[in-house]
Amino acid sequence: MARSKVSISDIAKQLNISTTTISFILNGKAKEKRISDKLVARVLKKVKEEGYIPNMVAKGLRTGKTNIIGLMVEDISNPFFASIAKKIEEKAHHNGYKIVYCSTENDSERAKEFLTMFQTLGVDGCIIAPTMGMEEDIRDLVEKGMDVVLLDRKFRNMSADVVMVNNEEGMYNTVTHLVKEGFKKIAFIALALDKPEKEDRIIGYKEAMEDNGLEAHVFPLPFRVEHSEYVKEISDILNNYQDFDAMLFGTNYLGISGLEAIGNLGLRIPEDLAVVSFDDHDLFRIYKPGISAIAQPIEEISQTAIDTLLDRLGHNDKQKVNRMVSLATTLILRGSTERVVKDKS
Amino acid sequence: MARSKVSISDIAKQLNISTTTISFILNGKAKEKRISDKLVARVLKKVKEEGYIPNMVAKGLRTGKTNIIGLMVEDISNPFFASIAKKIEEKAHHNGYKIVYCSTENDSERAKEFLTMFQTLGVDGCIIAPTMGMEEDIRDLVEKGMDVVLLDRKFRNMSADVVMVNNEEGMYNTVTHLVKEGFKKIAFIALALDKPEKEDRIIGYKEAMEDNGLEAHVFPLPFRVEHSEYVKEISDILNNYQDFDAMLFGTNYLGISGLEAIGNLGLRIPEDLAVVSFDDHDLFRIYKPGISAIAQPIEEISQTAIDTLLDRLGHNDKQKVNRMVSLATTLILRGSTERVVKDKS
DNA sequence: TTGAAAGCGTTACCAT
DNA sequence: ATGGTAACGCTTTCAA
Repeated sequence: MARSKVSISDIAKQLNISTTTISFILNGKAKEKRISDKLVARVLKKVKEEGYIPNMVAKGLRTGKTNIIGLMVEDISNPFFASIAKKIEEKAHHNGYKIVYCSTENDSERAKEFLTMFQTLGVDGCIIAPTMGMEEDIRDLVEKGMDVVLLDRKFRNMSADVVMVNNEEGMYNTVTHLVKEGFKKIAFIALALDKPEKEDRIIGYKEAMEDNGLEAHVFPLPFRVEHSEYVKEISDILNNYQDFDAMLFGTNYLGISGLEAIGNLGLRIPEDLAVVSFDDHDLFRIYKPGISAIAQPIEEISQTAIDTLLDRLGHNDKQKVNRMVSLATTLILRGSTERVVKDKS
Repeated sequence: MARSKVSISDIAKQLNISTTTISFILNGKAKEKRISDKLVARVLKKVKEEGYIPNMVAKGLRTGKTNIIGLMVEDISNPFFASIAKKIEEKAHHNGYKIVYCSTENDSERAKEFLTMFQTLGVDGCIIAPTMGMEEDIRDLVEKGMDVVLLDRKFRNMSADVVMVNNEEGMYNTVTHLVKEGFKKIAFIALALDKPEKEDRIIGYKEAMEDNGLEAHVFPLPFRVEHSEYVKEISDILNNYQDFDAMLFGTNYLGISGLEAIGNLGLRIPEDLAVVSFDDHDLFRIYKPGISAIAQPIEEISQTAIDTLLDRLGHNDKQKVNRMVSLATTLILRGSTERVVKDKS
């Protein structure tokens, strides 16, 4: 580490005063401790001259606060999480906090390692988009007193705040819209990390199909590292069941892989197949035709998550009841879901 | 901070041995210090039982190493940087390092703040994609002994390692290719943070145009926060100079804004206008037609940057001469640059 | 083969 | 209004 040569005691020596006084001044307690303005000025001047920079590590050891927040998401390179990360970092920085991040890759072993890392690093709190199999570990963490904000997944009886998106409703409304438009054979390519019957997006889809008297066609895909594998699987699905008139994708990367598969097969959107994807993406806006998307409110998710955490970190009010915020999705309609009456010829 | 209740001295007390011994054992010095296997086993067992987790803050204070690396990029939510961040984090984690990141937004004031943050946090080293106006501050940092790896921009006489991409050559080759294909009126929409005559991509473009006896048309745009502003500016350019047959974009987000502008104006790619963008992107691969791109080797950039830094952090060999790695770009040809002979009718 | 104690830079309690 | 000093949890030198 490039240790700044000058410490608080160097300044103290040079000015012939105590480190205590300097610490008070540097921490804005000069008034409270009734330190003379003259001395304050003298200290501040010296501090600037010497280019003194406080050592957060020492401070952290003494105070038990590192001003670091841990952020754990599925994949920091996914635009959805990257945008959230950026917003959270901005807000955190504005409040004097730094962010250390990690990508779980939906691997619970990795995730556990990171949880340990957060503890040994001494983060003040963390924001976690949990993967399957993390419930117990997160519970332990919370019981140790760590402030945790959960993204997108809640656990029963855990005293952590939660920021959710109403996935079920978002999906339900989307299917309803498609049905109104006249689509009937609607497939759902879903990312299923959990059991399908526990995945909200799948539940919403099935419910809507059922309520409309239609048959549900869910294709739950497990997590894949290589996107080319998704392309292949989706191509297979399209080849084996050629009579779908609409296809839903459960995440932005499934949607992207889907577009690639559809393009490769030479299918026209929306004439041959209507398309909607969860999570909006630059690509969906600019693609021709535009791809309708179920957009998550990234701004609000980030804002709520970091606000909730900072709030808790600020007032160490452990009594306060946990928040559980559920945000609505927005169905953005674009060309990919416009009903085109097929010419039967 | 959720402080883990159990410290090294708790274990020591319970086992009736000294903290020294435990420290040795935990740091793999048991053999070296010839501590009995029996004791080692006893300690390890206890440590596991008690769920002891070392406190990196205390460790950091004592050793002067935090095992934290600072990562500073223009915008962590840009897929280009997000991918780099992910790769770097992976590799760092594998070597016991954590990453704290920040987005400069091309704002040198923000950037300076972050540099200070890195110091007060005590990061062991950092990877920086510098913005204009940071040269002096980075130089100070390096002189204080911080290990710094620069991404994509070098400074004269600075003892920092540099990982560059050969922007000039990438651009030159692209223009050359377009000319060979028969394009003549080639415009370049460039992001110009520095003076245009110092931007490698602009230099490469101009040189190639000149070498082919063509007139250069550079439109240097300053950094904008809102992408809609780019769309507007690019639309204006397209409206005012309607005889371009090809358009180059200096970054992926300029390219995306460009596609939006082109789409809005109803121009056909590549019939009315060929398009190439710097930085590949999912969108460019999947768009119809595919958009040719000058791809930066993200994998190699990340790998080289983190390897270089870890190397330096490992062997504190300050004597070692600085590395300056320059990586080649790849021109990925897609439909957007296929020459279509226009029907004059 | 193991332990005592100093010290990393800061804060905060208790003095004065 | 200001200062002395213990303490935070760990590593490391020196001693035994």
